[in-house]
Amino acid sequence: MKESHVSKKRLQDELKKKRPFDSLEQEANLNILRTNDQFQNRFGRLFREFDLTPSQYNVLRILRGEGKPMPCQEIAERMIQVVPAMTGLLDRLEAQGHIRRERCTEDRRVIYVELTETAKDLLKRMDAPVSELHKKLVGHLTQTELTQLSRLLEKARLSVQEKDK
Amino acid sequence: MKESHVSKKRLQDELKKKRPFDSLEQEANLNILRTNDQFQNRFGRLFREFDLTPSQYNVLRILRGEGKPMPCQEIAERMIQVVPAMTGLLDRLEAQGHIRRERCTEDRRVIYVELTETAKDLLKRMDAPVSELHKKLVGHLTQTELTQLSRLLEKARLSVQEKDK
DNA sequence: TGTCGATAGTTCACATGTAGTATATCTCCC
DNA sequence: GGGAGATATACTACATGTGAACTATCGACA
Repeated sequence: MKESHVSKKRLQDELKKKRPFDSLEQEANLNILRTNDQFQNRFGRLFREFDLTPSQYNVLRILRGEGKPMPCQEIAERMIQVVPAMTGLLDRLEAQGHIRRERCTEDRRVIYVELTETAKDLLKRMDAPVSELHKKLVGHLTQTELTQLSRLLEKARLSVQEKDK
Repeated sequence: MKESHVSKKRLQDELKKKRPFDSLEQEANLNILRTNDQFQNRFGRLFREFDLTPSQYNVLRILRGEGKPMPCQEIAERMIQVVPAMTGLLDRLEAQGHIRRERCTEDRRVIYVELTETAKDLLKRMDAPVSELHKKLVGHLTQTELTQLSRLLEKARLSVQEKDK
């Protein structure tokens, strides 16, 4: 980007409203946090209309993406979350009839989780509203900006890549 | 299950995984979510070393930034969170001796929250490690990239700006 | 002055995320 | 084949978010 000092100026103007940040790094991190909070807030409300929590939707979405039964651990890894939390989460999804659990025959420690037809239908009904909300939240950014944003976030995540989870 | 259909679907999903998802908008949103999850995970561990949860640290940080007592509601607003959650949060901070609550004399509905000296000392001790982690997480991005990232996230948040909270 | 709507906090019920620990199984090595 | 350590889940305790409903107080208006 050639006009780096231009955006820097605009940035400082915005910052004046409160106290300046300690560093650009802190500012970026807080921006990520705040943006995420606001966006997840919105998605949470949408999911609730379908009687799902954000985590529950996330599990169903992952299972559909995989297209076949998955062990708990693998789901937990994709959610960047601790395994113990999966138990209660899956308990409720099972009680709601959205998933089935089946113990693996080769390795009896493993339990496979599978989507039910009910869940697939529900996901299909949610696709349009979810996609709409995605566009509503960041649709005012240009294609170039969206690509830049994703690229910057991907680069940011490199710092935690080879660490222990 | 019809194996041929299933594997074809999986293939398409795998292709999508490496490239844009359903849309650039969705990709950007998921990048925000994933980056935030990983980063907050790290900060959470750091805070825990000082016997604070992320939310607790956030409250203390906001109070220090303001520099004077604040009503619960205002703290909650800055945290983009629902007021009811503040009660228990403040209860624990008070029990730990980090804050004091005082009822406002003019408007007896309002309760002001104030930092104790203990909390100020704690925050001071945490400043260096926190700043270090900020740099560790996004320090590999250039100054220009950090500025770009913040600017893009600020622009992204415009979509929820004039909405109801 | 007295009631009504608005506002600040609280309380409650429930789902979640985290750490720590327990249990069942598997794998490997003797 | 039997036991040690590794692995996959489950269970428990606690802090947190969320919505709904409640209490105390304030402000305005009849």
